[in-house]
Amino acid sequence: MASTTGRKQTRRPTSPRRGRLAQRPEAGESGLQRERGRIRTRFGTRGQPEESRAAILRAAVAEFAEYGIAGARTDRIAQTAKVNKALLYYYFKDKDALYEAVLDHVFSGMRERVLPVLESDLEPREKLIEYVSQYFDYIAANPRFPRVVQSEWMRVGAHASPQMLRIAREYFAPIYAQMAKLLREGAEKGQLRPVNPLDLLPSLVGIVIFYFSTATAMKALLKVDPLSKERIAERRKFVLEFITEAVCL
Amino acid sequence: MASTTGRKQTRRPTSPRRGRLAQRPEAGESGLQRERGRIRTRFGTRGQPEESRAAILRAAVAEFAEYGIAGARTDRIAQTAKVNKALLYYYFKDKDALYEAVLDHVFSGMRERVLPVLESDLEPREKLIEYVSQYFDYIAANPRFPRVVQSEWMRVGAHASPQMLRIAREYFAPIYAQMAKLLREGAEKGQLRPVNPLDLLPSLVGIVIFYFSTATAMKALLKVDPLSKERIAERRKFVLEFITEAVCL
DNA sequence: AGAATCTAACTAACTGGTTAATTAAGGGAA
DNA sequence: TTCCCTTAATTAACCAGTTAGTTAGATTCT
Repeated sequence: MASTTGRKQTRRPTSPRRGRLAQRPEAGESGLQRERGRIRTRFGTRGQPEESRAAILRAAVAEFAEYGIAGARTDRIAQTAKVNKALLYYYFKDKDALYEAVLDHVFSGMRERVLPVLESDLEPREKLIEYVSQYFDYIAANPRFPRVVQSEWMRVGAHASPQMLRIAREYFAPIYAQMAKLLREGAEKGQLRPVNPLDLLPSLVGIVIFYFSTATAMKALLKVDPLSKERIAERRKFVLEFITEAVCL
Repeated sequence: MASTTGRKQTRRPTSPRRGRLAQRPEAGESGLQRERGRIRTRFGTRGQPEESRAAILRAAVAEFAEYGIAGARTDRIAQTAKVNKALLYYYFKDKDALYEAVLDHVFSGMRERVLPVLESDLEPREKLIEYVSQYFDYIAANPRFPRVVQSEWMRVGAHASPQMLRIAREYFAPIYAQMAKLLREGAEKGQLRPVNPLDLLPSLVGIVIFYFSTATAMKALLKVDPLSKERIAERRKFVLEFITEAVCL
């Protein structure tokens, strides 16, 4: 029995089927499918191409977040997105390309949210706090993303893939550079304790991300809901104070 | 083959075989195999059962750390451990059981290292620092473990598995309880800022673990070796100072 | 008609797990 | 000592089920 990877997917080997070429949708449907109250075009429609693509991407985010790259199943993604599996391969080259798209979605959202702060002309201390705030809020608003991020970090084994290098160059490098500058200036102005960005950055990311990437586990294990509005507000307050105390003078 | 079950009659269809009862190893081999210079017993030997089991477990730790649960391949584990794949199933029920064994290995080591500190009669502030030190040193000495830990945390999706509940009960619960007590006392004695263990614990774990679980990626991306002796010493200093500043009064 | 969108059914390759055969060693009997 | 039987340890070959990806078309819009 396949335990971790296994999933049931009966291929209907026995069920009686109509002749292959004689299939037609039941009369009265005419390519439309009633679903959850609203009518949705189904066959060969040009109506919702973007909608389909977006649905696939959304489903893929959820799937990759839940099961990781190796654990993600394309069949399940298609099912969640309510499209045929072949449509995944119509819009995306392969599973890896789909994963890349998910990464871009997740990381570009983060960068857009966070980079403007780092490029602003706030004072180092305020800038750092604002950076953490924005980062936290982005993650809190998309609590599935940390699992994708974490998976991606962990994917790299021994040597980096070209895709990972691209991600690093496009998303992490600019943030790292800005952060290094921020810390240098903050230390010079006496606003921040002098720290190595190579130490601070992974610590910030770790603090913010770990809580969310393990949230489902915490929810299952404790009585508390780690993603409730109040809990998240409390967590936010803690994180900001924690970091302020740790690095601000 | 005269298999009584009738399952497989097509065993070794091509290779010419000696008569069943007359088979003996070639003269001069006598069950030993020369391999990379040293002689290693190979066939049906009762000599190294523990050695074999240990080799499998060691290989499994590396494999699960590198590829995660779903990505881990039993064939590769067997190959790394230099044993036949069937031997995995001789010593462990299935892939999941092997993974459980890996988890126990990793978490029990951590608990043994860390719980005595929490149960000692150090003052709250010193106890906290000592806890973090021990935790850090354990992880630094086993830099593969964070990836296993992280994978395990992320494995839980939506609802906890019975195995996860066991892990939580056996390893996390006692640590959490001690930590909660420590923080309460520390706050009462005015040694520590009053914080929720539900916030502090995942932050500590996140800070310590994230750096190591992403180390391979960092190594591939930057010029620095994040696991060099000097870098780890620097990191250790940073982490301890960071946490001291953040929660100690 | 033709292009864009979409699907049922299929397949090649892989992967976890099983099986029957095989080997070395220990113990007892002759 | 020699022979045989039992058992633990180990393996090559195999299989059933799963999964990423493909194919040959169907549908609808312009």
